[in-house]
Amino acid sequence: MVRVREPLTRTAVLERAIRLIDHEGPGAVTMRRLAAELGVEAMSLYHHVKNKQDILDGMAALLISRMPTLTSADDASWREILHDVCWSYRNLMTAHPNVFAAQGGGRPLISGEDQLAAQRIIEVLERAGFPLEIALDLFQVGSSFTRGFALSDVAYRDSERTVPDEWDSDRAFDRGLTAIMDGFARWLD
Amino acid sequence: MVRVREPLTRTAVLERAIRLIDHEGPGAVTMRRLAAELGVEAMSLYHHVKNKQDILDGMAALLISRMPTLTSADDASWREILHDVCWSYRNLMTAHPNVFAAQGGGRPLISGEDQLAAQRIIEVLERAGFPLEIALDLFQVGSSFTRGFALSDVAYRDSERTVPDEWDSDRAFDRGLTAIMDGFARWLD
DNA sequence: ACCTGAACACCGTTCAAGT
DNA sequence: ACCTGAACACCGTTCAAGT
Repeated sequence: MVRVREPLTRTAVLERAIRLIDHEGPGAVTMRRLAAELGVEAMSLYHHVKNKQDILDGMAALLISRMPTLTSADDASWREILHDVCWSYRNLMTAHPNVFAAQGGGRPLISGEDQLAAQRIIEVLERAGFPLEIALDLFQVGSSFTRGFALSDVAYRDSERTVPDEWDSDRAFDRGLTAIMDGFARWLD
Repeated sequence: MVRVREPLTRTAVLERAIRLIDHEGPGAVTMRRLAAELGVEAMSLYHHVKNKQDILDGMAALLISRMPTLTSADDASWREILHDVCWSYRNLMTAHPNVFAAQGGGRPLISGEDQLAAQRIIEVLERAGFPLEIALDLFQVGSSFTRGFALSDVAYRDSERTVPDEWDSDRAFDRGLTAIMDGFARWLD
């Protein structure tokens, strides 16, 4: 008997789940449907994944773990770096809105894989002259703002609600980010 | 035959749902369980509520509609007003984390009941001297920041992840809000 | 080790029927 | 008008059995 297909892996399950939720929405991600998509029975998934919640959390974790950690130039300022990271994160969330909405925005930003990335950003801020306490606040503020903004953004896009003509999310996001950095700059030595 | 209990109302259903999700978590809010809680059969709920999603959305909408719109003094500055509104919203979200997590942070902030409140804040900002475009951006930034911050906050609280000692969410939130207001102040005439 | 069939204890929702 | 019983088409998950 030849093995007719590669054995499943956790990553393969999560990748398929992401593709499914992206294309068909949260309702399509059921154990049975996802398994069928992988050419397997529902119960097989439990060998690679703890349960359904694990899939929901795992999708976002996988995407975040694949985000390039430092796209900025080597000699980039803290402002450039923070700007780039927040925009990367925003773009990721708007590219996969259902993935991030699926866990209710409820997952800690720093968890496991991305903890290292967080640490690196905080170090950048400290090296730039921010006291540790302020650097932590700025990190927390920046990430919460970015996440909250992306979530609201998608919610408006999906709702039938008409929005003022002057409304422009990209512009508002950039102004918000700039305002935050301007505001925190006063803590620099 | 005496009527033994008041007929149900949409509000009563939503209030009970809020109490249920607050005390027993999202898993407890099923049509059958909620109905039992109200001394009724599951199918009766459909006379007062469109479906389950309607309940999920309705809980948050009800809480928001009951938020006092202007707690600030009459002669309060735009900074005081924005500060108070954002803190009220933050406090509401942390008081009912499951309600707001249940809809994935995915509901537009301005919808129906709260649209008036939003309009009032934007007017405050315009009267203070912000051009309309900037006032809209500031509103969007402030509300997204507040929502995102509360969501992250609850996520950390619920996770077992240990967080740096210097981490203080209330302090960070207030600094973030101050930074945003400082940053936007440059657009004043 | 990895996959499966059958089963369990649930879901949300529809519909025709009751009062 | 409001409530219900029975039913439909699903769920996530466990478990013992297969290879």
